[in-house]
Amino acid sequence: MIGKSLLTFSTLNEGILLKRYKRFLADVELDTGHIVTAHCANTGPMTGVLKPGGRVRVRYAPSPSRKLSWSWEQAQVVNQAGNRIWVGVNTALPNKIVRLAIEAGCFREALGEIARIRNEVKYGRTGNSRIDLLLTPGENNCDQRQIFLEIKNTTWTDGSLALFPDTVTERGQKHLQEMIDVLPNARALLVPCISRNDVDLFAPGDAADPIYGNLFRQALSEGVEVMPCCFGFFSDHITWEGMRPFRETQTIFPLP
DNA sequence: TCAGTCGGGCTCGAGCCCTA
DNA sequence: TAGGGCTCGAGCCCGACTGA
Repeated sequence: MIGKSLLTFSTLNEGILLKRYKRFLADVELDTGHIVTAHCANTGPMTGVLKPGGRVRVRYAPSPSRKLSWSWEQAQVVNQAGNRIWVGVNTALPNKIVRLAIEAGCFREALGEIARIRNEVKYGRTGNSRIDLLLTPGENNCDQRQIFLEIKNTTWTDGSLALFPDTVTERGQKHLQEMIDVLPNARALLVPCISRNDVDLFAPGDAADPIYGNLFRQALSEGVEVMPCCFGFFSDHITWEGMRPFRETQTIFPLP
């Protein structure tokens, strides 16, 4: 199963990132010499990934409904081991590839048989939040509770340790609280989608958002399950690289 | 000067409306 | 009643702008 291709697409175009601005826009000089403006779906700080002068991959997808014909999909980084690897930066992809991984059976051992998967189902105290995936167990699944699955795109690393979040995220805090709220009538599953294949471990990004870190540990103690999963990014496909263990804090020392 | 507010581009599922 | 088309809204959060 490791290395299985989950999603294939037309080969992406490569180039050099010139600058990112207005949060959603990035200027890229393609290898052909043309300079294009690409949409950047990732509105976060993209810590460790956003490097002008670095190599990036963009997708050409012209459409009457789009203002920009190009989308920024991947960025190349040099990790602490000195290896060049590609990182997925499109925040719209994790939901799609995690769903594909479930459908491909990558979560069967952890979740059992799944009969139905629904995207973006409203839930929460106000009914205004949406869970990324709502899973309905199959008839043969020994746990018949529905599974509320929240996906978090993770690109920030410290060595071989993947971290989320990389900035203060009130939405992320709210999501954790709402996942706690669905317990114990349903299962709550947090899936950090690690969009690079060079990490061994996941931890909450206490340095970036200590409140999130504390909520993460509270969620664990309340029964929220965490299953970090790792994906490999290539110029024309994305692969399943397996699940990763996690630890409860970013540092190995107790936080103040 | 600081704190608070809101706009910005794009995607995609839900829900509504219309037509056959 | 079913299916297709359309609209709406959440999500992502930084940075410019506004008001105190």
